[in-house]
Amino acid sequence: MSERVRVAVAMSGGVDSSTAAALLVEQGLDVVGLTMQLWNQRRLPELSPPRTAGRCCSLEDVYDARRVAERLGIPYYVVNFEDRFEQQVVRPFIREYLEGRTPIPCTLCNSHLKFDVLLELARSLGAEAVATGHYARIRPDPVSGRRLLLRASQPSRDQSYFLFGLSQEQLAHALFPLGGLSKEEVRAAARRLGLPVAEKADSQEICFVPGGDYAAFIEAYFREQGLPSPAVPGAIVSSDGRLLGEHSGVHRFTVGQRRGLGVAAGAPLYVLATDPAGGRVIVGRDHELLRDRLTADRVNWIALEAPAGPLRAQVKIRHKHEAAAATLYPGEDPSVVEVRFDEPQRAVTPGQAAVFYDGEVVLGGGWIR
RNA sequence: UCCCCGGUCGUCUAAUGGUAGGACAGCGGCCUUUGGAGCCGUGAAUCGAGGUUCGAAUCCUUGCCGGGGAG
Repeated sequence: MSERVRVAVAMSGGVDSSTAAALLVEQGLDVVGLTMQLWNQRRLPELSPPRTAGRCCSLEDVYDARRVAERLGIPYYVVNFEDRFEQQVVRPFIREYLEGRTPIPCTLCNSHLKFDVLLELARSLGAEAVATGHYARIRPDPVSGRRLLLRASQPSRDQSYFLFGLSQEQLAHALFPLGGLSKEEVRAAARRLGLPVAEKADSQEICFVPGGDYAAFIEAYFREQGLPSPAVPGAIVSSDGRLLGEHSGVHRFTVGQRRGLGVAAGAPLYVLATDPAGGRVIVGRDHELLRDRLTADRVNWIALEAPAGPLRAQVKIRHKHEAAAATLYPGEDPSVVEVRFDEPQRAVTPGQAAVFYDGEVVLGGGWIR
């Protein structure tokens, strides 16, 4: 038997995870490539635009991942997690929208697939960890003995926001080989290592929603399941209750959204909230989106145990939000935290994550209530 | 029936005799491993018919439409 450390790499077929695998091979690790089959693209065929290939789950991407594995000379397997993905990611995603919230499928996928069942499978193959192409870093803290999650060294690529839900156990078995690199360095490494995907375009949007039209996806899913359409028309009202127009389904809107309202009011209008029970979308001016506090629940602490008292931090309320100075007030329930910002923030959105930082270090995070 | 007032991009609104402009909405693109946002670009109008004038959204006549008033 080999003495080498064995790791599994979650390979999506994109540049990042392919390069992560290649770098680990170069470092002399015993690498196994794994691709998760998450969604059958032949379902909901009415959604598939002929132009764009699907993302993480398309045959083309699996083919690319396999070519990379061949190039690297590593064992490679495709594992079918479609059922798990549908239960843990797709259905919650849809439910959230219908409840007037805005989900983050990537985070659910990280917590419930990549660093859960995939990690389990990897360990059963003798791997010590699952590596991914995420731009984030993990570092042990000699003082607390905890595994710290840190931002990527290139701030513009940082994906730590999507990883706030990982437990100590999960972090102990995760590896992010790209965390210290820039995108340019990753591309350069991919070229240097002769990876066939070196020039492949970055993936984007929700991986299981071809074309990015998530509302159409939800509607098609309902049709497939034989359920009544969620595209129920309703009123667009101002914050003071005036009727401004009509919309074709609350699930098409999210807090802070401007486009798609179809209401001309002289100044841009933004969604302030959705009211699924009343079928209403409430809209208002830009300044009406400002909030100076939020409540986060199901909080996961990473850098520390749940604190007993208030804590200063910078808080990110969406992936590309610049973390804003705030004070965290832990509730009686340790999984609930009230965040009070020094300055009001725009479009605090239920269902998104509030991730707490101390500089580069992710303290923890929760779900915006 | 009569008398006022008013009709300009999809919407709101400028131009009161001299290139029909803006905002919002729409559409397209960029950005982006969530949804939004943002940025860039873009099509789009003088209610109709006559007349005055070198020239009309603008002045005159008339029709149509909308609002208000008048036994």
